[in-house]
Amino acid sequence: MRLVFMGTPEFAVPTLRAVAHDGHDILCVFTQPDRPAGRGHRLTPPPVKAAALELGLRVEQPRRVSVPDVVKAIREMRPDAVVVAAFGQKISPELLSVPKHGFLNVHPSLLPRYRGAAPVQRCLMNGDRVTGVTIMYMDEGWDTGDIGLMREVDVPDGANAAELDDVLAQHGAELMCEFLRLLEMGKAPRIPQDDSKATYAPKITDEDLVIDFRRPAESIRNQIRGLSPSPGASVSVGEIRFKILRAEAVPDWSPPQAFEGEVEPGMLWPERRCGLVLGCGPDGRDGLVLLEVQPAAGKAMGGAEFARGRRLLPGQRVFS
RNA sequence: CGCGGGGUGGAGCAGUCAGGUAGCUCGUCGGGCUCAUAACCCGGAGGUCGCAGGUUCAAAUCCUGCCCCCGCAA
Repeated sequence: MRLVFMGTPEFAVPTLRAVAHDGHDILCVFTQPDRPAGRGHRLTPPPVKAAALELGLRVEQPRRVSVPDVVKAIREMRPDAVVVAAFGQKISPELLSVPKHGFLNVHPSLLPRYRGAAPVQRCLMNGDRVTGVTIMYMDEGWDTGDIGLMREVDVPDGANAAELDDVLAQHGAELMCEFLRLLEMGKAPRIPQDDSKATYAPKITDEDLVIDFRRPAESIRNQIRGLSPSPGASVSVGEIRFKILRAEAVPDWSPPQAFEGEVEPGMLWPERRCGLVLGCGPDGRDGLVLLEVQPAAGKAMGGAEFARGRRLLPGQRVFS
């Protein structure tokens, strides 16, 4: 098929590669402009641009695709469909009507659940065991279009947001290719979403990064892995701020009996056996072992190493 | 020229301001204790202090230049 591709981050790359590999004619790849990013604010191209250039495809980076000039240009390409994966721009109704088969979007959730910007993170933060990817006919709403294909995916045990994003990107790529084949055969399904079952996954804000140590360890663990590795939930102990990258609840944990003083939520306990435990729950006696942390100035390391080097005392308070 | 932190035995850190003996927790190796141990006791090995210059009687420490790593922000 004659296709136009739109996408920006890492999540979109597998779909671009898969569609190209399937022999479709990719007329042009649209992606966000290079932006100042990273340390030193150097101009950085989005991942999709790098992949597209590697595939020898034409790349365009307009600030907005819905302006008349760009719409006209796309119309003249006469695409059968536009494949969209995490593009990050709104598509005007006029542009949506250009391709015969419309705009086809890969969304990393089982729609109508988790419409919005951060479905992968939210699903992990909520502790879901099953998620998936959806191929959707885009309309003017936010992830509200008719569903083409959907695939359930088990959430890998212990996966963080980046890892799950990766897994879903692969499934999304396969599903998009499958859908394009169905489309060519005229057998593509199209089912409206049940809006009454819709849930939303708003983008992550600073408030989402605050850990309430009074919550159960399992719930905090889900929060941490949904936010890991980026932006990451950080806490401070003394002058030191560090991210918690990976943690697991330890059901049979209790604070050392030798400790004199009141046990509260948010206390850190260096443990010989498992490294470093954060006391959570209403009484601070629910154990969350910090498997991997990263101090603000350093590399990621085990909780035990951190505790060793920083000379943590049993029962030291941390703050979110 | 966005803001900031850091590079010290295998790991994580202290020491740098006020230059003068290479320190701590852990690991590792050997020995001991023990029914036993990831516990405890004793002993050992292991470091050009990121690199290159400079100042000095003397530099991990002060000065200059360079390399590498990371957090924020975007």
